[in-house]
Amino acid sequence: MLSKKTKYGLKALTYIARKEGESPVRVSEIAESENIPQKFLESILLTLRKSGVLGSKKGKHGGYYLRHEPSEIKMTDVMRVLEGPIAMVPCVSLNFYEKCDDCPDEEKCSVNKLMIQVRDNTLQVFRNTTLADLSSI
Amino acid sequence: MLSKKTKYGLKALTYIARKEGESPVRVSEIAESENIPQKFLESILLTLRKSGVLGSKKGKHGGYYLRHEPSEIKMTDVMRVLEGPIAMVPCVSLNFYEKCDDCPDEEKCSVNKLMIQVRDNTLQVFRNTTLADLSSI
DNA sequence: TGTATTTCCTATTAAATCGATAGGATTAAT
DNA sequence: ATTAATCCTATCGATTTAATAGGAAATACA
Repeated sequence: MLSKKTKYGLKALTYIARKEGESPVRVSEIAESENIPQKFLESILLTLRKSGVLGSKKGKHGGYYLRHEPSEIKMTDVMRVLEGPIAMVPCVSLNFYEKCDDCPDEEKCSVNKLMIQVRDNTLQVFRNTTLADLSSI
Repeated sequence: MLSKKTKYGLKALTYIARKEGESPVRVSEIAESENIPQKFLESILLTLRKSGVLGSKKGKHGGYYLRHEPSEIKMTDVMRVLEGPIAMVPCVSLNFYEKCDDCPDEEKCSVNKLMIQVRDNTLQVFRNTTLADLSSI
Protein backbone atom coordinates (compact mmCIF):
# COMPACT_ATOMS: atom_id res chain seq x y z
CA MET A 1 0.00 0.00 0.00
CA LEU A 2 1.22 3.43 -0.93
CA SER A 3 1.48 5.68 2.12
CA LYS A 4 -0.41 8.95 2.20
CA LYS A 5 2.91 10.64 2.61
CA THR A 6 4.01 9.41 -0.80
CA LYS A 7 0.66 10.07 -2.39
CA TYR A 8 0.57 13.63 -1.07
CA GLY A 9 4.17 14.17 -2.01
CA LEU A 10 3.61 13.10 -5.59
CA LYS A 11 0.54 15.29 -5.90
CA ALA A 12 2.40 18.26 -4.49
CA LEU A 13 5.33 17.76 -6.86
CA THR A 14 2.94 17.55 -9.77
CA TYR A 15 1.24 20.73 -8.65
CA ILE A 16 4.54 22.58 -8.40
CA ALA A 17 5.73 21.24 -11.75
CA ARG A 18 2.60 22.54 -13.45
CA LYS A 19 3.40 26.04 -12.18
CA GLU A 20 7.07 26.01 -13.06
CA GLY A 21 8.67 29.26 -14.11
CA GLU A 22 6.64 31.23 -11.63
CA SER A 23 7.73 32.15 -8.13
CA PRO A 24 7.97 29.63 -5.27
CA VAL A 25 4.72 27.89 -4.42
CA ARG A 26 3.28 28.24 -0.93
CA VAL A 27 2.46 25.10 1.08
CA SER A 28 -0.92 26.53 1.97
CA GLU A 29 -1.81 26.93 -1.68
CA ILE A 30 -0.92 23.31 -2.48
CA ALA A 31 -2.64 22.00 0.60
CA GLU A 32 -5.86 23.78 -0.23
CA SER A 33 -5.86 22.91 -3.88
CA GLU A 34 -5.01 19.22 -3.39
CA ASN A 35 -6.97 18.58 -0.20
CA ILE A 36 -3.95 17.76 1.90
CA PRO A 37 -3.62 18.59 5.63
CA GLN A 38 -1.27 21.54 5.61
CA LYS A 39 0.92 20.63 8.57
CA PHE A 40 1.38 17.13 7.23
CA LEU A 41 2.31 18.51 3.83
CA GLU A 42 4.84 20.83 5.42
CA SER A 43 6.77 17.89 6.80
CA ILE A 44 6.60 16.04 3.49
CA LEU A 45 7.94 18.95 1.46
CA LEU A 46 10.64 19.39 4.05
CA THR A 47 11.96 15.89 3.45
CA LEU A 48 11.79 16.45 -0.29
CA ARG A 49 13.86 19.56 0.18
CA LYS A 50 16.39 17.82 2.40
CA SER A 51 16.78 15.12 -0.22
CA GLY A 52 17.53 17.68 -2.89
CA VAL A 53 14.40 17.41 -5.01
CA LEU A 54 12.94 20.70 -3.87
CA GLY A 55 14.42 24.05 -2.97
CA SER A 56 12.76 26.53 -0.67
CA LYS A 57 12.59 30.17 0.15
CA LYS A 58 11.58 31.38 3.59
CA GLY A 59 9.55 34.38 4.60
CA LYS A 60 7.11 36.48 2.66
CA HIS A 61 6.72 35.38 -0.95
CA GLY A 62 8.50 32.21 0.04
CA GLY A 63 7.63 28.66 -0.85
CA TYR A 64 8.94 25.60 -2.63
CA TYR A 65 10.32 25.14 -6.12
CA LEU A 66 11.88 22.37 -8.17
CA ARG A 67 15.64 22.08 -8.15
CA HIS A 68 15.71 20.45 -11.59
CA GLU A 69 13.62 20.23 -14.72
CA PRO A 70 10.56 18.01 -14.30
CA SER A 71 11.87 15.81 -17.10
CA GLU A 72 14.97 15.14 -15.04
CA ILE A 73 13.21 14.15 -11.85
CA LYS A 74 12.87 10.39 -11.98
CA MET A 75 10.27 8.48 -10.04
CA THR A 76 12.92 6.11 -8.72
CA ASP A 77 14.43 8.97 -6.75
CA VAL A 78 11.16 10.44 -5.56
CA MET A 79 9.77 7.08 -4.50
CA ARG A 80 12.90 6.14 -2.59
CA VAL A 81 12.78 9.40 -0.68
CA LEU A 82 9.08 9.27 0.13
CA GLU A 83 8.23 5.58 0.31
CA GLY A 84 11.59 4.01 0.98
CA PRO A 85 12.78 0.83 -0.75
CA ILE A 86 11.13 -0.03 -4.05
CA ALA A 87 11.58 -3.73 -3.46
CA MET A 88 8.87 -5.51 -1.49
CA VAL A 89 11.45 -7.40 0.54
CA PRO A 90 14.80 -6.16 1.88
CA CYS A 91 16.66 -9.19 0.51
CA VAL A 92 16.00 -8.05 -3.07
CA SER A 93 16.50 -4.35 -2.49
CA LEU A 94 19.26 -2.68 -4.49
CA ASN A 95 19.62 0.38 -2.27
CA PHE A 96 18.47 -0.98 1.09
CA TYR A 97 19.65 -4.60 1.02
CA GLU A 98 19.28 -6.70 4.14
CA LYS A 99 19.58 -10.42 4.59
CA CYS A 100 16.53 -12.30 5.86
CA ASP A 101 17.23 -13.84 9.24
CA ASP A 102 15.01 -16.84 8.61
CA CYS A 103 16.34 -17.67 5.16
CA PRO A 104 19.51 -19.77 4.98
CA ASP A 105 20.02 -19.55 1.21
CA GLU A 106 18.67 -16.77 -0.98
CA GLU A 107 19.49 -18.72 -4.12
CA LYS A 108 16.95 -21.34 -3.18
CA CYS A 109 14.31 -19.01 -1.82
CA SER A 110 11.11 -18.94 -3.84
CA VAL A 111 10.01 -15.62 -2.39
CA ASN A 112 13.31 -14.07 -3.35
CA LYS A 113 12.97 -15.24 -6.95
CA LEU A 114 9.46 -13.90 -7.29
CA MET A 115 10.17 -10.57 -5.67
CA ILE A 116 13.17 -9.92 -7.87
CA GLN A 117 10.86 -10.09 -10.84
CA VAL A 118 8.38 -7.71 -9.26
CA ARG A 119 11.15 -5.34 -8.33
CA ASP A 120 12.58 -5.29 -11.84
CA ASN A 121 9.22 -4.58 -13.39
CA THR A 122 8.43 -1.82 -10.93
CA LEU A 123 11.87 -0.32 -11.37
CA GLN A 124 11.36 -0.21 -15.09
CA VAL A 125 8.24 1.88 -14.64
CA PHE A 126 9.83 4.26 -12.16
CA ARG A 127 13.01 4.64 -14.22
CA ASN A 128 11.08 5.51 -17.33
CA THR A 129 8.73 7.95 -15.66
CA THR A 130 9.64 11.50 -14.73
CA LEU A 131 7.76 14.28 -13.07
CA ALA A 132 7.20 15.71 -16.54
CA ASP A 133 5.14 12.62 -17.40
CA LEU A 134 3.06 12.98 -14.26
CA SER A 135 2.45 16.65 -14.90
CA SER A 136 1.35 16.44 -18.53
CA ILE A 137 -2.42 16.88 -18.65
CA MET B 1 6.65 -4.04 2.01
CA LEU B 2 5.63 -7.64 1.87
CA SER B 3 4.11 -8.78 5.16
CA LYS B 4 5.62 -11.71 7.01
CA LYS B 5 2.29 -13.40 6.66
CA THR B 6 2.64 -13.42 2.89
CA LYS B 7 6.28 -14.35 2.98
CA TYR B 8 5.66 -17.25 5.32
CA GLY B 9 2.63 -18.31 3.31
CA LEU B 10 4.57 -18.43 0.07
CA LYS B 11 7.39 -20.37 1.66
CA ALA B 12 4.95 -22.86 3.14
CA LEU B 13 3.17 -23.35 -0.16
CA THR B 14 6.49 -23.92 -1.87
CA TYR B 15 7.46 -26.44 0.76
CA ILE B 16 4.20 -28.34 0.33
CA ALA B 17 4.44 -28.24 -3.45
CA ARG B 18 7.89 -29.79 -3.34
CA LYS B 19 6.47 -32.73 -1.39
CA GLU B 20 3.42 -33.24 -3.57
CA GLY B 21 2.16 -36.75 -4.03
CA GLU B 22 2.97 -37.67 -0.47
CA SER B 23 0.56 -37.49 2.44
CA PRO B 24 -0.58 -34.22 4.04
CA VAL B 25 2.20 -32.09 5.44
CA ARG B 26 2.19 -31.18 9.12
CA VAL B 27 2.39 -27.52 10.18
CA SER B 28 5.09 -28.36 12.69
CA GLU B 29 7.26 -29.85 9.97
CA ILE B 30 6.95 -26.77 7.77
CA ALA B 31 7.46 -24.41 10.68
CA GLU B 32 10.64 -26.12 11.75
CA SER B 33 12.07 -26.49 8.29
CA GLU B 34 11.32 -22.92 7.21
CA ASN B 35 11.97 -21.14 10.51
CA ILE B 36 8.44 -19.90 10.94
CA PRO B 37 6.68 -19.50 14.32
CA GLN B 38 4.33 -22.46 14.37
CA LYS B 39 1.23 -20.81 15.81
CA PHE B 40 1.54 -17.96 13.35
CA LEU B 41 1.88 -20.41 10.49
CA GLU B 42 -1.20 -22.26 11.66
CA SER B 43 -3.32 -19.18 11.17
CA ILE B 44 -1.81 -18.48 7.78
CA LEU B 45 -2.45 -21.96 6.44
CA LEU B 46 -5.95 -21.73 7.82
CA THR B 47 -6.73 -18.72 5.68
CA LEU B 48 -5.20 -20.44 2.68
CA ARG B 49 -7.49 -23.37 3.31
CA LYS B 50 -10.55 -21.18 3.69
CA SER B 51 -9.75 -19.50 0.42
CA GLY B 52 -9.59 -22.84 -1.36
CA VAL B 53 -5.89 -23.03 -2.08
CA LEU B 54 -5.16 -25.70 0.50
CA GLY B 55 -7.08 -28.66 1.83
CA SER B 56 -6.55 -30.14 5.25
CA LYS B 57 -6.92 -33.29 7.22
CA LYS B 58 -7.31 -33.29 10.98
CA GLY B 59 -5.92 -35.64 13.58
CA LYS B 60 -3.07 -38.09 13.46
CA HIS B 61 -1.33 -38.16 10.08
CA GLY B 62 -3.20 -34.99 9.28
CA GLY B 63 -1.85 -31.87 7.70
CA TYR B 64 -2.24 -29.64 4.67
CA TYR B 65 -2.16 -30.46 0.97
CA LEU B 66 -2.66 -28.56 -2.29
CA ARG B 67 -6.13 -28.56 -3.78
CA HIS B 68 -4.78 -28.14 -7.31
CA GLU B 69 -1.67 -28.81 -9.31
CA PRO B 70 1.14 -26.34 -8.51
CA SER B 71 1.11 -25.27 -12.15
CA GLU B 72 -2.49 -24.20 -11.75
CA ILE B 73 -2.01 -22.09 -8.64
CA LYS B 74 -1.41 -18.56 -9.85
CA MET B 75 0.39 -15.95 -7.80
CA THR B 76 -2.42 -13.47 -8.42
CA ASP B 77 -4.74 -15.63 -6.35
CA VAL B 78 -2.26 -16.41 -3.60
CA MET B 79 -1.16 -12.80 -3.26
CA ARG B 80 -4.71 -11.50 -3.08
CA VAL B 81 -5.52 -13.96 -0.32
CA LEU B 82 -2.41 -13.32 1.74
CA GLU B 83 -1.44 -9.73 1.01
CA GLY B 84 -4.70 -8.25 -0.19
CA PRO B 85 -4.94 -5.88 -3.15
CA ILE B 86 -2.12 -6.03 -5.67
CA ALA B 87 -2.53 -2.35 -6.53
CA MET B 88 -0.65 0.13 -4.37
CA VAL B 89 -3.65 2.41 -4.20
CA PRO B 90 -7.33 1.46 -3.87
CA CYS B 91 -8.33 3.75 -6.75
CA VAL B 92 -6.46 1.57 -9.24
CA SER B 93 -7.39 -1.77 -7.71
CA LEU B 94 -9.29 -4.18 -9.95
CA ASN B 95 -10.66 -6.36 -7.17
CA PHE B 96 -10.78 -3.91 -4.27
CA TYR B 97 -11.60 -0.60 -5.96
CA GLU B 98 -12.28 2.42 -3.79
CA LYS B 99 -12.48 6.06 -4.71
CA CYS B 100 -10.03 8.43 -3.05
CA ASP B 101 -11.84 10.95 -0.89
CA ASP B 102 -9.34 13.70 -1.57
CA CYS B 103 -9.23 13.28 -5.34
CA PRO B 104 -11.95 15.01 -7.38
CA ASP B 105 -11.02 13.53 -10.76
CA GLU B 106 -9.14 10.28 -11.26
CA GLU B 107 -8.61 11.05 -14.93
CA LYS B 108 -6.44 14.00 -14.01
CA CYS B 109 -4.64 12.42 -11.07
CA SER B 110 -0.94 11.89 -11.61
CA VAL B 111 -0.68 9.30 -8.86
CA ASN B 112 -3.48 7.31 -10.43
CA LYS B 113 -1.75 7.25 -13.80
CA LEU B 114 1.54 6.12 -12.35
CA MET B 115 0.07 3.46 -10.12
CA ILE B 116 -1.92 1.94 -12.97
CA GLN B 117 1.34 1.28 -14.73
CA VAL B 118 2.88 -0.29 -11.65
CA ARG B 119 -0.20 -2.42 -11.11
CA ASP B 120 -0.19 -3.67 -14.69
CA ASN B 121 3.44 -4.64 -14.54
CA THR B 122 3.07 -6.39 -11.22
CA LEU B 123 -0.04 -8.18 -12.40
CA GLN B 124 1.83 -9.45 -15.41
CA VAL B 125 4.40 -11.07 -13.17
CA PHE B 126 1.85 -12.63 -10.85
CA ARG B 127 -0.34 -13.86 -13.71
CA ASN B 128 2.57 -15.55 -15.40
CA THR B 129 3.95 -17.16 -12.28
CA THR B 130 2.54 -20.27 -10.66
CA LEU B 131 3.49 -22.23 -7.60
CA ALA B 132 5.23 -24.66 -9.93
CA ASP B 133 7.63 -21.88 -10.92
CA LEU B 134 8.36 -21.07 -7.30
CA SER B 135 8.96 -24.70 -6.45
CA SER B 136 11.32 -25.61 -9.27
CA ILE B 137 14.92 -25.84 -8.03
C1' DT C 1 -12.50 -47.24 24.05
C1' DG C 2 -8.92 -44.29 25.17
C1' DT C 3 -4.86 -41.74 24.05
C1' DA C 4 -1.94 -39.20 21.22
C1' DT C 5 -1.87 -36.18 17.46
C1' DT C 6 -3.23 -32.78 14.61
C1' DT C 7 -6.06 -29.02 12.78
C1' DC C 8 -9.35 -25.44 14.14
C1' DC C 9 -10.99 -21.33 16.48
C1' DT C 10 -11.11 -17.09 19.34
C1' DA C 11 -9.00 -13.83 22.01
C1' DT C 12 -5.26 -11.15 23.48
C1' DT C 13 -0.99 -8.60 23.41
C1' DA C 14 3.28 -6.00 22.38
C1' DA C 15 5.41 -3.34 19.21
C1' DA C 16 5.70 -0.72 15.23
C1' DT C 17 3.98 2.41 11.88
C1' DC C 18 1.05 5.95 10.07
C1' DG C 19 -1.41 10.07 9.71
C1' DA C 20 -1.99 14.02 11.75
C1' DT C 21 -1.59 17.94 15.08
C1' DA C 22 0.62 21.46 18.21
C1' DG C 23 3.48 25.12 19.15
C1' DG C 24 6.75 27.84 18.36
C1' DA C 25 11.66 29.29 16.20
C1' DT C 26 13.68 31.22 12.22
C1' DT C 27 14.00 33.86 8.11
C1' DA C 28 12.74 37.29 4.76
C1' DA C 29 9.97 41.15 2.39
C1' DT C 30 7.87 45.41 2.85
C1' DA D 1 8.27 46.53 13.28
C1' DT D 2 5.01 43.60 11.14
C1' DT D 3 3.58 40.08 8.46
C1' DA D 4 4.14 35.85 6.16
C1' DA D 5 6.31 32.04 5.15
C1' DT D 6 9.39 27.86 6.07
C1' DC D 7 11.62 25.12 9.63
C1' DC D 8 11.95 22.09 13.62
C1' DT D 9 10.72 18.98 17.44
C1' DA D 10 7.65 16.62 19.96
C1' DT D 11 3.60 14.21 20.68
C1' DC D 12 -0.71 11.68 20.00
C1' DG D 13 -4.30 8.42 18.62
C1' DA D 14 -5.50 4.88 15.64
C1' DT D 15 -4.42 1.11 13.03
C1' DT D 16 -1.85 -2.77 11.63
C1' DT D 17 1.38 -6.39 12.28
C1' DA D 18 3.49 -10.35 14.27
C1' DA D 19 3.08 -13.30 17.53
C1' DT D 20 1.22 -15.93 21.61
C1' DA D 21 -2.19 -18.40 24.56
C1' DG D 22 -5.40 -21.77 25.49
C1' DG D 23 -8.22 -24.91 24.44
C1' DA D 24 -12.08 -27.35 21.19
C1' DA D 25 -12.80 -30.68 17.64
C1' DA D 26 -11.56 -34.39 14.83
C1' DT D 27 -8.92 -38.48 13.52
C1' DA D 28 -5.73 -42.65 13.68
C1' DC D 29 -4.58 -46.38 15.96
C1' DA D 30 -3.52 -49.36 20.01
